[in-house]
Amino acid sequence: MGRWEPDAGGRLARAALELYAERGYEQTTVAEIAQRAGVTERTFFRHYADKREVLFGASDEMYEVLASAVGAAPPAATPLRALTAGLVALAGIFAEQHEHARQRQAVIAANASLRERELTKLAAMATALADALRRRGVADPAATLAAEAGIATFKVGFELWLAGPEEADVTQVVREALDELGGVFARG
Amino acid sequence: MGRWEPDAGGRLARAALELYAERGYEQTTVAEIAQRAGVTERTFFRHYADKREVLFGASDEMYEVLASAVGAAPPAATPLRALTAGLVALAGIFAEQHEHARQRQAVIAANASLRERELTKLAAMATALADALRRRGVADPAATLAAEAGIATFKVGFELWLAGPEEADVTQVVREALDELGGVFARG
DNA sequence: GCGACTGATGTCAGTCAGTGTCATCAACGT
DNA sequence: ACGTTGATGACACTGACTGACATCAGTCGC
Repeated sequence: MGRWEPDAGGRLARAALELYAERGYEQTTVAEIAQRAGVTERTFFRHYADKREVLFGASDEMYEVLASAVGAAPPAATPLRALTAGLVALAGIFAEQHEHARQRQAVIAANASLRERELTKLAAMATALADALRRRGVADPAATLAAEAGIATFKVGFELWLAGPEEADVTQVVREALDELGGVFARG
Repeated sequence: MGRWEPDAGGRLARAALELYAERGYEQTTVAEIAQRAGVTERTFFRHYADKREVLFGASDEMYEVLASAVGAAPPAATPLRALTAGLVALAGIFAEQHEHARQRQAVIAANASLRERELTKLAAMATALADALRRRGVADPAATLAAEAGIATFKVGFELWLAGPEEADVTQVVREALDELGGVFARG
């Protein structure tokens, strides 16, 4: 057994989400989060670069899921199909987590600087997606454009899913959003 | 004559860009910006909400140009054409400002929190664009999707323009980026 | 003219996010 | 035993940002 309770990072993340939801992001101090997690303020900053980052710990996993799904698409698949496979896999992470995702998103939506950080994470995902497409041989600027548009579409689809019933299939909602965007460009 | 030198906001904006370019965003304190502009630190925060915002003062004008150009497109124009008109008008703001835009973009690119703020501004532009499309009768989610994809495309086009020669036509580069994205979806 | 009012600024004290540095001490390997 | 490692605590410090109140040129009504 260690000298301290294990999983300080996890405890901090849970404490932060709770407090942000209870009293709001700005009304919560890092000292309070640390106290609820049973560590000092200094330890908070050893686990998370700043007060916002504590809500986005799972991002790295998401980049990997996205990139590997794009890479795993059949070699003959078109860029659009590979992109779709990636976004569907990404959406899969959230399946069965409708309620948790909704609470987290509500916290983020309630604060400008958290929304700002979320945009940064989405932009990083677009970069990861563009890289994965280039690895498949898609040239620029098509790769970058497709990635940016794809992530934007994911965002829209994800929000639709959150706003809808719990039974809805995230992956299906994302597929439909991509089809819809295809329609805008196909019909001119 | 007033009690103080006029245009404190403009002086602060110029001082900030200079200092951020000279020594970097993080190495510049608000007190230094205020001093160069001949005001106190408190006055800086009366003109700009935070240390980042001082670089983005022109954003409101951009939302208006974008929205009114979309609204001014012929009633019979397709959503894609109206969207294109809006983005081309937006790009027009930067014409003849290649060098200034490049310096500003270099400052932003050099710092994570400035990039973060820029993403927020782009997201606000996507919202303004989606609103303008809806006012033309474009339904959701197509309006939101087209707006998100359109702004993402603008971003890509704008960066291509900045990276290219000064003589290049911003509006033309943006048109080409939109065509390219159309190709991705048309060819599937 | 003159007093009330306005608006931009200065002054000052305070909170809190984030960082650098050194000390502590269980666990682990040798 | 003994040195090393790694996560944490303790503590001082900088700088972004806020709230409250004071100041005073210009303006307006009379």
